[in-house]
Amino acid sequence: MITLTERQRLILALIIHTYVETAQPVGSKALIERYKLDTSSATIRNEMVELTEAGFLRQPYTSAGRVPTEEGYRYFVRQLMGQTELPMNTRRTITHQFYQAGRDVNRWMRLAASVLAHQSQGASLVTSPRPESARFKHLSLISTHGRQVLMVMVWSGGQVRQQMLTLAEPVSQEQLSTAAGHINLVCAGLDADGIAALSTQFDALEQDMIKLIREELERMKQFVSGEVYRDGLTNVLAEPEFAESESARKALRVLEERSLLEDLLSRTVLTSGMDDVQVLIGGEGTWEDLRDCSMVLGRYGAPGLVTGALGVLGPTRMAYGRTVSTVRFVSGLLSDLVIEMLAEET
Amino acid sequence: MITLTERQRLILALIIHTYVETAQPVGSKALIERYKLDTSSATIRNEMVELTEAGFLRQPYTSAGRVPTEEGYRYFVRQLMGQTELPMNTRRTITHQFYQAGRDVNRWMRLAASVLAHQSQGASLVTSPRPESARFKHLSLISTHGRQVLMVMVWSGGQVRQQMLTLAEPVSQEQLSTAAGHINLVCAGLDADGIAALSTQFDALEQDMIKLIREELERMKQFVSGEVYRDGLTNVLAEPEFAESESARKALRVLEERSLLEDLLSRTVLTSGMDDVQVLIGGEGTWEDLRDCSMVLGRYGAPGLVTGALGVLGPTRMAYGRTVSTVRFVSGLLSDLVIEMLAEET
DNA sequence: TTTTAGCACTCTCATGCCGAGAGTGCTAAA
DNA sequence: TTTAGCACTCTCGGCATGAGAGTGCTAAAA
Repeated sequence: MITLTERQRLILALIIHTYVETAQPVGSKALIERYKLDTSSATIRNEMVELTEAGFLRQPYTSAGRVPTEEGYRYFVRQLMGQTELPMNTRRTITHQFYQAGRDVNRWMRLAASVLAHQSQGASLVTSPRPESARFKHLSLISTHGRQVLMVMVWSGGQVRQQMLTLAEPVSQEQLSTAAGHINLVCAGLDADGIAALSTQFDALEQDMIKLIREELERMKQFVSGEVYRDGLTNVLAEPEFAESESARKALRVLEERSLLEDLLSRTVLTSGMDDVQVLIGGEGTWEDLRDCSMVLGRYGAPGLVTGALGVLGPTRMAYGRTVSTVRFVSGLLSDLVIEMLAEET
Repeated sequence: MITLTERQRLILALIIHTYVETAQPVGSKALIERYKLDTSSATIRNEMVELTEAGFLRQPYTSAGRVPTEEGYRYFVRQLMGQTELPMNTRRTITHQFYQAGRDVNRWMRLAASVLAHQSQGASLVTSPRPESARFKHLSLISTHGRQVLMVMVWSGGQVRQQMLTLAEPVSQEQLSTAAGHINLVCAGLDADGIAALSTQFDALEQDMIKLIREELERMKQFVSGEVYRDGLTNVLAEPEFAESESARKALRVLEERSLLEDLLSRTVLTSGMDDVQVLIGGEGTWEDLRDCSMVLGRYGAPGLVTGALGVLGPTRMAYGRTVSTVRFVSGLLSDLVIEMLAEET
């Protein structure tokens, strides 16, 4: 790792700051004028040469201004950016909105996506909380018509899943309620293995339910099980680097196509801790479609119980400080809400 | 209304057909070559002049080929297009997919959005079915912790809504079940007014529930109450007319922003019958942001019970025949599914 | 040794010009 | 009514040109 002088670090930071705002290559003269530096442009130029040799800057063409490279952004994010926080009143407003949404997980997700998109001026995504070790909580069986039964399952993470099923023969609501009561009594708080261990205790009717419950459990184990909430997709179209839609299209497709998204999230977010926010710059050599994009990804939830992922997609030329602090703040907030909800339900 | 000769109608149709494929202004010579017409280019030119005067064609600039105007597309859609159907095997494949999705309304919506986007190569949207006259069906009350209660409501359209509430004082699961049982007995099959008329029959605890049930009813009355499912947003970015992202951005924002969408749907879809598909060309003078776009909108569901809307957004230069038949087919399919589901539940 | 002033050089971008090509409208003949 | 012929118009790509911004280098100053 090349070590930079203090002044070089400052210049790199200023160039990135300027470039993020203007989207134009930054020249030496423009830089001293903009920040009232008391060195000459020639000095800046000399430093720029070194930063270019170090791989942090590049020139779009000979004798144009400098543009940060991906490596430059990485250095910035790791070493220069520092920890910022959203302004107090912004934080308060957001928090307020969440608490006003009540206990509607659905609405939390939408709100989170909206806040992320709005604050970061990028495209956002939020996955609904997924139980890491789903435990069964409650079952309701509602007879609808003849052999049709509506099954409503409640899981420890607060998820409610419903399913229709057709029984072999008609069963009264009475019988259904008894069966549900029995299952609730025996299975409450158990996970997949626990339920499997008990399978002998049930009669034929109940076995049907148990089978469905276990199927549902399987389904919830997959990563992007629930919905993926998105917002602000059109924000990235506003960025000048996406003016010719081809690269924008590639990037947005990643968010749109489930399989791509799943790959992305499972390879990055899942391997990280709860409190650190990951910054993927320019696809990190792995995702060709994200060449001109960066993503800021985070995780939220209660570790070991329920977790979800959230993140922002924007151009490489992104206000990383603001975006990282937004993602961190929202993920913290969602974690608090989810944990609070879990605590109430224990 | 100007009446066109048969040959003029043919030429208009061919020009539209060609332009939809190539996205290039269509010249007289190119036209006879492409379709092996046995008239000379001069004749075609004469007809083109008339079509231009009638307002159905225009020239991007003097002595370029012709391009259909919005009026031209409208004439085409109304008078020339005719009714086409999707090929049999496509229909079968789609139907099969839907029936394989079981009774999961959520999955239907996602699938519908995906099919629409894929078949029409445009951006699609589908709103979940909304009860036109919501009738209460079933209530489950599940005690979670102390005064926290999870309320699960089932409505006549098959919608399941859950909500957390905090009671003034702790209540046992026993009591909750009794209350739910009572409410279920009395309110089953009633709509908002019916429930309101009964309000004296309930005790204090039950009153709380009733209040929430009625609030939920209110919420469901709003148009886009549930989720809006989208797909294929990146498809429209692939069209050449949206190469410079500004107009694409405007168009996609309409789909992204709830309020705009709501306006659009309530002004058009709601006023139409169940089986006809509406075609909005170039914003119809009302939606400035949709200047270069067309939308094909439809409605599905059981009239008077539950209905939803669905549609496709694409460039004005869109394959209307294919898109209209896709929208019509999917809306019919969803209607069948929804009606089937309702029948089972009666 | 570091910084700065000066200067020649390079490259983009906007502009204007030019010719090829596609397509038209018009006229007169079939 | 249709068609052949022809002059005309307009776009588009290529090319040259000049202004402007910014660089790298060198030599002097601090």
